[in-house]
Amino acid sequence: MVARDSTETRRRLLAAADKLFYGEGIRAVGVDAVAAAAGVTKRTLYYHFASKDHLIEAYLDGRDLPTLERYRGLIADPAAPAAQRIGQIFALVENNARHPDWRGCNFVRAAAEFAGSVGHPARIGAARHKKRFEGWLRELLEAEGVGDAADLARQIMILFDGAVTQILIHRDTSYAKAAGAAALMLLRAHQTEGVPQARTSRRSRATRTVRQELWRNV
Amino acid sequence: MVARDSTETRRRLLAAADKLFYGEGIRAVGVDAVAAAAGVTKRTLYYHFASKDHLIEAYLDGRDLPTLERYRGLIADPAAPAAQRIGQIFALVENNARHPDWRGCNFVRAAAEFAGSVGHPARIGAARHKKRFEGWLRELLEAEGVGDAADLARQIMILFDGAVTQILIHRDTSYAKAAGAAALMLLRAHQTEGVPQARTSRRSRATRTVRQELWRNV
DNA sequence: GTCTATATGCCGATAGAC
DNA sequence: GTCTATCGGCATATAGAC
Repeated sequence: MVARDSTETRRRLLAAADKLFYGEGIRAVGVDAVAAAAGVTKRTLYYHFASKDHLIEAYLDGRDLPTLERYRGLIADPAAPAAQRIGQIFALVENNARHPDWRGCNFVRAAAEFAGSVGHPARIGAARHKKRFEGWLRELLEAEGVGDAADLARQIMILFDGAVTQILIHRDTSYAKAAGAAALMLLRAHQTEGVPQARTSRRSRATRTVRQELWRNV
Repeated sequence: MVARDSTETRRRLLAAADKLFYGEGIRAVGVDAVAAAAGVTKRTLYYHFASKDHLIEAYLDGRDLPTLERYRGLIADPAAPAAQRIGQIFALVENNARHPDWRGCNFVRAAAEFAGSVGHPARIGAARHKKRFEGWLRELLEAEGVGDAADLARQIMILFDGAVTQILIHRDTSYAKAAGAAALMLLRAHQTEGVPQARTSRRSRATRTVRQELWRNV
């Protein structure tokens, strides 16, 4: 009853921030530009977000689960083997990176921009997302009965962000293939060592956010 | 005859830029701060560098070879096997990252900050350095007679930047161990497939720059 | 070569009207 | 809830003296 189309305005502000922050960098974009892109004035932006840092926080938070869900939902067949799932993760990276507007991983870039600001919301948001992503990888591998699932998940996480970084730097998507091949070699090595267990599977949850450019993240 | 202590002033400006850009980010630091840290006025900075972009370019260029030489010079014994060399690369990453002022890789962070600016000197400098680093890895592996040296070098490069990124995000140096272990597993896999060749070795060149904080890069 | 002083504009953030 | 108008500060870059 208190808000007219307040949530809609806020949504538009977030969408504008998302587009501009990802496209040009967080520090490179002023609050003026975000407000203008959302079709409101700066004062309205500051009504919805207490500061630019709060806007940054909301921007990264809005990307966290949708990005995860994008990868969670990769495989329609819940019985697909781990090797296939891992392969498709890196195939998705490669496809995303082919989009002309792709600019790497917003979490990594945010953490890089604010590397010098301890406790900054951008660093907290980035760390939370990456931890979630690594945790999802670990669960996936555990469900497949891979031995040392935590170790392998961490190594795949490293390959993942490493590939994204190299692709961004060289604008060469073939790094995704190299990383995917490495991940499969590591998976094979771990599977030889590990003890096979009963397999379980999980269902993905639907994302709670509005339409997003799904190619965008990593 | 034309310059009094011009080269010294320029050196101080570069040293100040290096410290500030790495510590707080390139866009986060203004030319005022760089000039002040170097003990000169802005006008003097603009006498030595045509623009901030030129200063950024010189900053990254000044880190390129010294960083490479730091890794080149890792192993005193030229007869050390590849596994030992690879292991020490990631051990160096871990040690560097333990320094309280460590902030990840300046090339990756520069590329991340200017991901939206096509053709920016920061992106060019980052790409050149990473290509050189990957090339050095390839030469190192070729000299050891590793089969598919180019492929493995690329995978180790991915693990390298991936680990640095994760360490920066989580402030957890153990990612270097995970990456090092993965690199050794991949090396072993490649060595089983590859055909052993006669070994050659190379000597490192001395760096041409002044004293630098060697822990700083990656 | 380095200085003082300044041009010009955008930065994040706020006051107060409606 | 959104507006107009504005604050003080800092951004990159430059003019001209010495």
